[in-house]
Amino acid sequence: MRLTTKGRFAVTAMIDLALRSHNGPVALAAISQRQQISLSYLEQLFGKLRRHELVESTRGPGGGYSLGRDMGEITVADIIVAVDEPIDATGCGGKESCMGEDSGKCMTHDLWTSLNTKMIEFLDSISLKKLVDEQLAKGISIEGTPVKRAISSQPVVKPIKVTAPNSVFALGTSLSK
Amino acid sequence: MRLTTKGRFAVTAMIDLALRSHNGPVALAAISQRQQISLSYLEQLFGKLRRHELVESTRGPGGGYSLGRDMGEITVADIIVAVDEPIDATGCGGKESCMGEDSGKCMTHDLWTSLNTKMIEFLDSISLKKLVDEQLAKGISIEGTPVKRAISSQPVVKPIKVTAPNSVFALGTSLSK
DNA sequence: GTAAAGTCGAGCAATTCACTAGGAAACCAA
DNA sequence: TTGGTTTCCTAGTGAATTGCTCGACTTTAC
Repeated sequence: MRLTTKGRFAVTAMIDLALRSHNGPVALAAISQRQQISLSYLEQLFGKLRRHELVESTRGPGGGYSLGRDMGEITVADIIVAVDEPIDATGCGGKESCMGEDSGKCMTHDLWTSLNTKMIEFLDSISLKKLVDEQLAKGISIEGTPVKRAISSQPVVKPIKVTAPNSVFALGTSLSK
Repeated sequence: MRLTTKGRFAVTAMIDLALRSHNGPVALAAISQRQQISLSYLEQLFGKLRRHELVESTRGPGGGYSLGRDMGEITVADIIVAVDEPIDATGCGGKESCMGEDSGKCMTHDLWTSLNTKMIEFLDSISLKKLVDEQLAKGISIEGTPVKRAISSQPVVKPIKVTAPNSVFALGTSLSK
């Protein structure tokens, strides 16, 4: 369980998706514009989210992504685990080089699995619905039907390029204490 | 607030330090051997820990590091924040490009500061003493006075080189779910 | 057919990770 | 004084990760 900007981007995008998934799929290009995340990066993240069945895709015009299940059933832990690709749960895997030495034992093994478990339990206790409700409570109005049936003559505003190293958000360097 | 292997190494080392800080400073070389973390890397981490006043250093023979304050007053959050160097708490800093646009507002700002706060509150609720007590409860015996007055004829066992990419611990790829 | 969307893969600059290397500086003991 | 032990500091390195660009492809609505 790592906690990096990657997971935060994913959670951010999922909230954006959940906020406007009430009528039809949401295109990544729209999320890209609103959240200032590059389209291709979103594609990669949503590829993983889709393979973990957190979202479903609809191709073709008017398509996009919709939630794979009820937003109350999707947790922050689900999203972070999905994009972080733990690759393999082994690591020290209970044997060799862990608890290999006599008296020392693998102190950190137990320690981190327990702390890890606590972290996951915590993030697993926060559902997407909870986060969305928080946003709505803060007065974020999703002005009128966002996905219009007619994809009218919007001039396709290109995502604003940001020169800052880490996107516009306080991710990666967020909150000192 | 990031959560990577770096912070885990630091917490691991701090626990090791706390476990044997009852009589005199603990040398990094000893921690390096016990926890299989490279000495120079430990030096860098403890440089940051010292600058954050979580540890105090004693130079010269018989020297080493000791806790900067009572282990009940040091939390996991303290340690992780110390080594992760948030550089600057600004980020989107409340202005420009955040909540710059009209209706959109910086959704993620509020979101991540609140989730961040929760994370920190959680990690701040776990003291070093708590982790140490957990280890002691698990029957880890710190066999006899580790820092002998006479630095006798111990053959200076070099830290075992590990070929695995990420040290022996399940860090970085730990626990899938 | 055309255009809107997702899908896939290669690649790339920048950063971070964990570490190596080499030296200072402080401190203690002989 | 002369070492030896330790912390301190800087620089660099290979590997991985981040966040992104670009290009080609498939699916689907109109």
